[in-house]
Amino acid sequence: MNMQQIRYFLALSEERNFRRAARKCNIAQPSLTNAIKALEQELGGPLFWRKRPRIEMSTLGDAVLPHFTRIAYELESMHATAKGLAGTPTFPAAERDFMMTT
Amino acid sequence: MNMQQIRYFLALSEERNFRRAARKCNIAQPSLTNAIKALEQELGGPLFWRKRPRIEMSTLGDAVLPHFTRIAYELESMHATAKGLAGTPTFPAAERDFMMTT
DNA sequence: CAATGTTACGATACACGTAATCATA
DNA sequence: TATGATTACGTGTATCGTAACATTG
Repeated sequence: MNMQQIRYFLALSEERNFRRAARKCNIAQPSLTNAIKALEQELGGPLFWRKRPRIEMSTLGDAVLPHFTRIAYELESMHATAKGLAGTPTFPAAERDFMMTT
Repeated sequence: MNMQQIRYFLALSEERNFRRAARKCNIAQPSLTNAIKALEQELGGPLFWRKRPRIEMSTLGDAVLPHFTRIAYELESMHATAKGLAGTPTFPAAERDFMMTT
């Protein structure tokens, strides 16, 4: 599983439409189909039911949604943290503590 | 970024040794080096300081560790959830709600 | 020199796009 | 028949392992 798949899943759960979700993620429609299919295979069941005109979440999809949401949040805040530290000299923790106590 | 990289990072932060961490992850040592290097590139700085005899966390490494820990936890509990639903007929949520209220 | 980390490099697998096909409202 | 999802397939990139090299205690 990769992080992109999580972004794709969340986009699809918001849009309920492969076309729009794919555009939102800046990928082609078939790529989204494949990514979601791989995710479903990994989790052992369908995440969405392909219905017209809108796609519906499956029970499994509903179950994993909050987990993916939290993971996405962690990733975002982590990147923000990393960005905040960019450029600063990141000494090893031990040395940093040493410097602070001196 | 992929989930493997997170597992690798956590293993390395526990072992503080590429050799042991790689064995723990069932990959070769050079693969771990490459994976960590890619992660460091993505986050914009070193996560570890390569010292003998033990590796030390950098400030950035310390900063992202709790995020990765929480992500790993989410993944684990999500897989447990998915496993619990495996085999059960996962109707679309709408239909399931319909069935429940009838 | 023994132990540990990094480069180099080739093979396999994966992600993505384009084009063609299928399904349904 | 128009819209939207899937399948087929080619291509570039990434991941991984083996082997050779570098470093340091």
